[in-house]
Amino acid sequence: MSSAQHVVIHWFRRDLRLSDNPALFQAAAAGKVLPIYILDDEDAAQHAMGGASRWWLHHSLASLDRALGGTLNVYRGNAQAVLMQIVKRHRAQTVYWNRCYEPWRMKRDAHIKEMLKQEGVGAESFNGSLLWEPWEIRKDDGTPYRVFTPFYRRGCLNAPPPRELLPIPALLDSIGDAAAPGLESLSLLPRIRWDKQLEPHWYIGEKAAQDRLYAFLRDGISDYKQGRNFPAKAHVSRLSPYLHFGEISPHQAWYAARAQGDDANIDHFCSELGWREFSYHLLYQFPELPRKNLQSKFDRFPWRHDDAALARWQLGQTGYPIVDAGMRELWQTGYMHNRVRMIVASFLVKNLLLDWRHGERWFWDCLVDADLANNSASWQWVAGCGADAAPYFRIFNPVGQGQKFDPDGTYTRHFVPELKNIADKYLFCPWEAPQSVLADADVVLGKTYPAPMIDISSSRALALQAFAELKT
DNA sequence: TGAAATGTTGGGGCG
DNA sequence: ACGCCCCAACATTTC
Repeated sequence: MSSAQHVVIHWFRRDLRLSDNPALFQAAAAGKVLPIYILDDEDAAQHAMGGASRWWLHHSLASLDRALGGTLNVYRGNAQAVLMQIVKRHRAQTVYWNRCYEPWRMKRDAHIKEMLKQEGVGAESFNGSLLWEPWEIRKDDGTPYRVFTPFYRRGCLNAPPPRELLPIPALLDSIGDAAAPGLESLSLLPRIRWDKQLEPHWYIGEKAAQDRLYAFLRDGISDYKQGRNFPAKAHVSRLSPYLHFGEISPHQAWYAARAQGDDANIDHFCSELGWREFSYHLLYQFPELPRKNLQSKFDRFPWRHDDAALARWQLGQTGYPIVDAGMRELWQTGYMHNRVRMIVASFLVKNLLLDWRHGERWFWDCLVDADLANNSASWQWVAGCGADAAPYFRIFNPVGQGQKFDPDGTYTRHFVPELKNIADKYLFCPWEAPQSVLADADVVLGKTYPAPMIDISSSRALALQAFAELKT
């Protein structure tokens, strides 16, 4: 029997692409490929996918199915049970997949591999989504890095370079499974179609990811280092959702950027891919990162409990224009510019004194790029309880940040149109504007736009006091 | 990948 | 002309 007649399975997970896909590449060389996707996150306990992620996944799977000529087979349920049924039904010889790194998935995948072997079925796993495996990068003494710069410079950049890119398999003989229930059965789209507002902002799938990368390399990277701080400018890559779902690999982004030459902007972009590696490294080394303070002294931090305040933050009604702009960008588009993520996060944790987990949870539900490693590592970073965290005393001033990084107010006015006619001078602090200025701009504080929900300087002082008490 | 408080310096107004 | 003070502008430290 020739190998081309064997049925093998490629289990798509967070590698929703055909190019540079190590497991798919090997599967295609081994026989007829039954490509499958299993909606398995019912097993994820607290981190089942959020609404925005589910919406993205729906369209990403539809796109992948088209690329596979309609042969993508989609299931839902307990991954192990579903997989074993498929294996038996098709007498599959081997199952191929690219590794995932959520703690619950790693544990489960090890179990599945064991089970397949017991049944006499091959199981082959590959690295499809990280430049370096999280267990590869260690300090000389064998312990994990906890600071980004040495992790990246000494750890990553001195390790063997990321593997070379792989092409789309030349001969991909993919087959369907008549018993697969299909994409609609996953019910990934919400009943109330709030997702319609996300649609105009995104173009989803492998082709879209490639286009986004090359548009960024053409138009955005030249001034990346500075420009990435300005939310009104197109100097960030916006690759995060594509990277999360594996519509593009970090290897593709890394080598495409490196191929453009060698300057500070390109280095900086690569180091941002390095932050993604660092997050995965932390999640691997500290599996409780998503819910537990990495620095346990934060366990006794006196977080406030205030549902009304949390709701105002979530809905972009804090009365601080740059914060509200960011929160509304998130709600309307499923995305938020990185600079603004830091501003709104600092505001939640250090001015409202609300637990970072509330922010983590909201971002998890709303972001199309919601990623367990990046989201939890970044929230812990902002809160000051993480690895290589922002020091507790680093508190962003939302007025100054707005003036500095959105100087002409383009971004803020777009998402907070009720302030669009107010002069730049008062855009980020409308409560300081003379009554005549407010009247001319048709602004009535507390009516057309909220009055500031807290005082920035006294809340800052309160936070400093609370954080200082942790040290004792 | 901060901001505010505090310290230092030097130009210019003014008695 | 000189010393004194004020206060930007910048630097340092503190949170």
